[in-house]
Amino acid sequence: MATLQDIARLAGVSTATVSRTLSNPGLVAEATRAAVLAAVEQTGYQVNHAARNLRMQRAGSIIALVPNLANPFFSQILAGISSVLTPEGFGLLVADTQAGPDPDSRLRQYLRGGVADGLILFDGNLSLAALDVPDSPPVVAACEWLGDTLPSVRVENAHGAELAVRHLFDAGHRTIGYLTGPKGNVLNVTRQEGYLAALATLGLPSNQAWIYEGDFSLDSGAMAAARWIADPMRPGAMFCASDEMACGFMGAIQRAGLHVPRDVSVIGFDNIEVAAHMTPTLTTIRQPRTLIGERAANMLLKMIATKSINIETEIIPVELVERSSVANPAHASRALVTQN
Amino acid sequence: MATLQDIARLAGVSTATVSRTLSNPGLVAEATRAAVLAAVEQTGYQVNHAARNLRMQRAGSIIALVPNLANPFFSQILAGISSVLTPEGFGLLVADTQAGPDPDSRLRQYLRGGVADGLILFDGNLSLAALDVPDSPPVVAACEWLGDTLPSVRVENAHGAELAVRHLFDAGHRTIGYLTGPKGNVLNVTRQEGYLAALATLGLPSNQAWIYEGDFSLDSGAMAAARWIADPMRPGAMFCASDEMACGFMGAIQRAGLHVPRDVSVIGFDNIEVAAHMTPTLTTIRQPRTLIGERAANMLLKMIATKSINIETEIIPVELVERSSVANPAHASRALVTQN
DNA sequence: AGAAGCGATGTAATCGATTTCAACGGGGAC
DNA sequence: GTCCCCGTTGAAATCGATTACATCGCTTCT
Repeated sequence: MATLQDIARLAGVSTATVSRTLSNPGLVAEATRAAVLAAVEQTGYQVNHAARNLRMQRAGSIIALVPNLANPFFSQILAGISSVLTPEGFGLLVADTQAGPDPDSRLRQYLRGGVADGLILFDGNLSLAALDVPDSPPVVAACEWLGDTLPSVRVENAHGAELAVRHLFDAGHRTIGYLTGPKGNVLNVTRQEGYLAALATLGLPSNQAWIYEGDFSLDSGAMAAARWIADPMRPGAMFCASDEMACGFMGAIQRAGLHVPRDVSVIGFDNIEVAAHMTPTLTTIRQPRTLIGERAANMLLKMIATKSINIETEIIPVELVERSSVANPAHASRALVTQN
Repeated sequence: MATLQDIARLAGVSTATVSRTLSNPGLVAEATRAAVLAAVEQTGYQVNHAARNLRMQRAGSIIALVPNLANPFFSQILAGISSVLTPEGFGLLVADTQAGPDPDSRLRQYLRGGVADGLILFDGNLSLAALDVPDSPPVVAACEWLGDTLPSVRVENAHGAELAVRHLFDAGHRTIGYLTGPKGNVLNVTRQEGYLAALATLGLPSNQAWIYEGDFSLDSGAMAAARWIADPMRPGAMFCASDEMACGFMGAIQRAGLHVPRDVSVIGFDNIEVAAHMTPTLTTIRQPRTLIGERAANMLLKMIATKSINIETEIIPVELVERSSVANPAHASRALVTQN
């Protein structure tokens, strides 16, 4: 491995000049710069990050803390983050908040340790108190958020819910249920508020019995389907707080011999990749995941560069993706009759 | 941020002693050790990784190079890697081979740069030549592999294919097709060999026309379905080289008004999470993804620790997961009759 | 008694890049 | 002609942890 010293010797200049050529080329004369760059080219020199980071008092990486690394939802977001970080010379460290025993203390450890120059937090369940660490690097919340003391990147959650409910309404539905995320989760709370607000503006009844509990997972969607089937007062359409739950819900409904959208219309949230390939294809609210990652990374880099903490909230638009899991209930009944 | 010096001063010893207490406690006397640890406790000291890495001539992280970070298949594997690396003080860097313009040169850059102490490669399409870099850190191939000059962790791909074909055979199928992965991909080649071998041992005909081209993606599965439908000589069962393709295939089949497994039995490979929630639920070959990640990480750590390159290949068993996308073709026809 | 051995600890060099400060040479202003 | 300034460059300090080597007491062996 060639070092700065080697380049300096080869180019007949001092290490200071080499360093300047690489990081602040405006300061060195044209001819010298050429000589240095030639030496760099010849040796295939690459900076030693450990040395640079030590000298510059930084860690050279940022951490993404996700609630569950095994959840495919995050992979695309990570790709977005990575694409912004890499050109800036930062590495992306990923860690799982659920992996260890005590998420809060692990978070605190990351903040204190100088392990990273910044942190992107995807888990809204951590305690705000854990963030209160002296000299902690900047933190950006993404997707989920904690209070309003942290800069964050999120999507139009309530608006997405309203889009979903209005779409079901436009299709002719008047009884619309909601399949929730984990109790207390900010995304879930906000989407549920959007759901209730939309019902209100549309003059539709809301009914506590139409709210089914879930936790965003496939399995919880399937379990909710069983409760839906057993419910004599069940709504004719379900807005699910995540696509995974919507998929689980539809799967279980159909395994029970019922049909989507004939017997129940379903709409999800996220637009995960399989949504377009389910039977029926899933109507949903699209979240631009790569964009979320990019924005969060950019926001964090800006905070690192300026050493300032401006608590801004970036809201990313969502949109309805119409597919075939929603139908007019009247038509559906007719179809039911002909089919039998 | 407290440094080693601070601890040394506080405990009334030298930095050498503090360092030893932390990394090799056996070398220091009981009493001194206690004093040092008390000082560490009091200040909340954490090592500066940049300094340690510089001194120890290592990067402190390993890179996972995946062909496509946005592919959910990898998230669980990354979780497995991460769980092994974190306790050992290594960070996990993730990078996407497809993100930039020239994957090979990016790979070479990672190897040369001292950016990482090791590399886990999930992309079998890179050229072996790109790996030939002086002083490159150890590399482990996982899932896919390149030639046999690299240690690797993989699953029983051919055996998985045989399990799949035999299962279809046992269900009564005699015409069994194969939906391929990308041409030239090692996983695809191996699974196809397993498929052909199984046909041969079962005394079944093989037919070039029954081999449909795909590339592991959902969309390619859907496109293959269109070709299958248009094919007068189509096989009665399809073994798909990936679950994503199987999902895409089933979805498109059913959107065309046909039914799985009534009109065609389908079996996938991977056991991705949604497989159990598709309509119908997807019979498939399970790959233990977390385990793959853990094994690859352990193998790499061993190589880093011993500085040796022993070219071992670890093969991880797969198993058939029976669900409901496979049916006896005779029964299926009967069901068809009753249903209409 | 003297040498040798051993456990515990300190001194100081070292990793490689960045950056402050000083120095140098030449051009323009007075 | 002298002075000053500016562009360019180099010498050397610095970041924080690790570790080879030296040192110092003591015990133990001959």
